[in-house]
Amino acid sequence: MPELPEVETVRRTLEPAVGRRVRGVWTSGLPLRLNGPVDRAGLARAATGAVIAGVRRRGKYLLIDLAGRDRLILVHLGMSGRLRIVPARAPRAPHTHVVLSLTGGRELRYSDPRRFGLVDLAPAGGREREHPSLAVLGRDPLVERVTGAFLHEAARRSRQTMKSILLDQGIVAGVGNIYASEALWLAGVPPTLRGVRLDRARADALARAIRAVLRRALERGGTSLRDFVDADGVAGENADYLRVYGRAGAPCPRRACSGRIRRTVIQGRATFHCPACQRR
DNA sequence: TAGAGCCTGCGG
DNA sequence: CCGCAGGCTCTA
Repeated sequence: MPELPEVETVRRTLEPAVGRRVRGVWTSGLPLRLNGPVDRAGLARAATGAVIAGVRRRGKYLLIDLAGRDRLILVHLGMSGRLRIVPARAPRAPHTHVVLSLTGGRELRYSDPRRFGLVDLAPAGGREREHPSLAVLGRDPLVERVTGAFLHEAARRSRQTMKSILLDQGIVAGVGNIYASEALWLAGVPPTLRGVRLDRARADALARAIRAVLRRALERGGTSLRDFVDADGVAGENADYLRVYGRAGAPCPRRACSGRIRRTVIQGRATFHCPACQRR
């Protein structure tokens, strides 16, 4: 479900949890795809009694810092994960797998029907990249500079298509299936173009497109195609502004382009582009 | 470097 | 009933 703009939207709406103390921890015991059953004892040891010092994001991962503790809580929402801050007495949603009860009568709850996500512990104190999931991440476009030169260099070393390169979290961290198609369309780059064939001018355009697409989506609170909501349960508005994703058969929204959006499959993922204006 | 696999839910 | 879903990992 969530890509960088959605995860960042969740991060921002988690801010009210900062400064609250963790009073207790509950877990469902069911395995999550990315790290198996949540380490309940470890989580309790790391978090119980600690004040939440901040919530950070790195690619599609959220990092919950705990004041004075040597571990932080790492969360990935997978396809269907949600983090919500709710009153402790609110009924628990189905598929809730982790609950942190907080001071002030609130709970921070992680629910995830498909269980493709992750809730884990990582070293704190600036050593979070020792966690294997964070160790392999590339540049986060909102944190570091994703420039044309950087993309050009990364693409040149790859034998993959540009669509796959954008989905590679080890290169650009945070772009997922929606924004990969959107950025390629905005830059006029065909999704099937091989990385080695991406010239520097198009790399510049693509770098700009990635930043623009992510920033605009974030301004609109993310894309809610079906069920994405932030930590307050509010859906994002960006679905209305998608230019190609999910719009197969529609006229290309580019000015003076008479093409129609096509749906193809690249590496098993739906891909949308305009054959008329995304050309080699 | 494709493809399968992991899960549940939804819409046609 | 079938296909599809915003992610990621492991396998041949």
